[in-house]
Amino acid sequence: MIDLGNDFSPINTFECGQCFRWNDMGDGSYIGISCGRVCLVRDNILDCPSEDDEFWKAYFTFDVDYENIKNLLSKHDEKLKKCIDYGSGLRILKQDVWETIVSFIISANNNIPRIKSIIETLCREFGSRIESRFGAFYSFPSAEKLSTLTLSDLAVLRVGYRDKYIIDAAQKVASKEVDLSQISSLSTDDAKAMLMKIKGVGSKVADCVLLFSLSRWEQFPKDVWINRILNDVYTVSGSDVDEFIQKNYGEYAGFAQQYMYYYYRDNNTN
DNA sequence: TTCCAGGAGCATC
DNA sequence: GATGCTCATGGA
Repeated sequence: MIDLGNDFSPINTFECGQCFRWNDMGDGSYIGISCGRVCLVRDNILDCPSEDDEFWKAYFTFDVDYENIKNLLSKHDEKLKKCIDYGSGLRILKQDVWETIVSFIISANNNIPRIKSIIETLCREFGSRIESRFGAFYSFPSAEKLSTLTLSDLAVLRVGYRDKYIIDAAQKVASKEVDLSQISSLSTDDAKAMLMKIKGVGSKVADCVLLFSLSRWEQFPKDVWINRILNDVYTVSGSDVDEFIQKNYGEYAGFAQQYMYYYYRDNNTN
């Protein structure tokens, strides 16, 4: 059992589009799985086997001073303050790198319900069965496992043209051409370049991996929503965008991005 | 039927 | 480096 504290919101954390394997049990509590570990989050209490305490504390980024970040970001930006108030209690998770790579390859030109559905099928078909006191679940399949599969094996996922990207990612990670055991020690630029050696990983997907699994908080993934927000709400576009982000949000741009994305996805940009 | 979804690869300039 | 086209799938 872990107390996640007052500045934590399960719905804002799990429904903001950064993760795909947390499911609402119907009463606002969530069950999730990561790295073969299952836990239940009800209100601010995380229920897990005691030996997993340290794992989940790292996963939920307990060491981050959210109050400070929220104050810094909202100080000079009233529009962003509104987003931060709406998404208060949102935490940017530190997820498994491999799982995040594959999840965001699948996310390309796709919608969140279908992304979740495809990932669940991927785990059920190719992951390992895990028995927990909350029931049976399936782990996310390893790169080694997926590297042995063919395109026809993946047909069951109905993942479309992204099937070949999943295979490419699995083969490059399993062969250590993309060495995930080293990636956290690389500079952000070098890590991004390594991730983009994988087919299906472009700039946006790489930024998501850097932000959601490697705690590179200056990253600001730009998807169709964010581009729309920057254009409609902040009237910046094209080559001005990167300078705007760096100047206004700096080392915490990723948090600003998440608060914006979450708010305007739920409330239109008007 | 057409449009859209947390984009990326590729050709072309 | 920018631009335009195409890529599976399924829900609205």
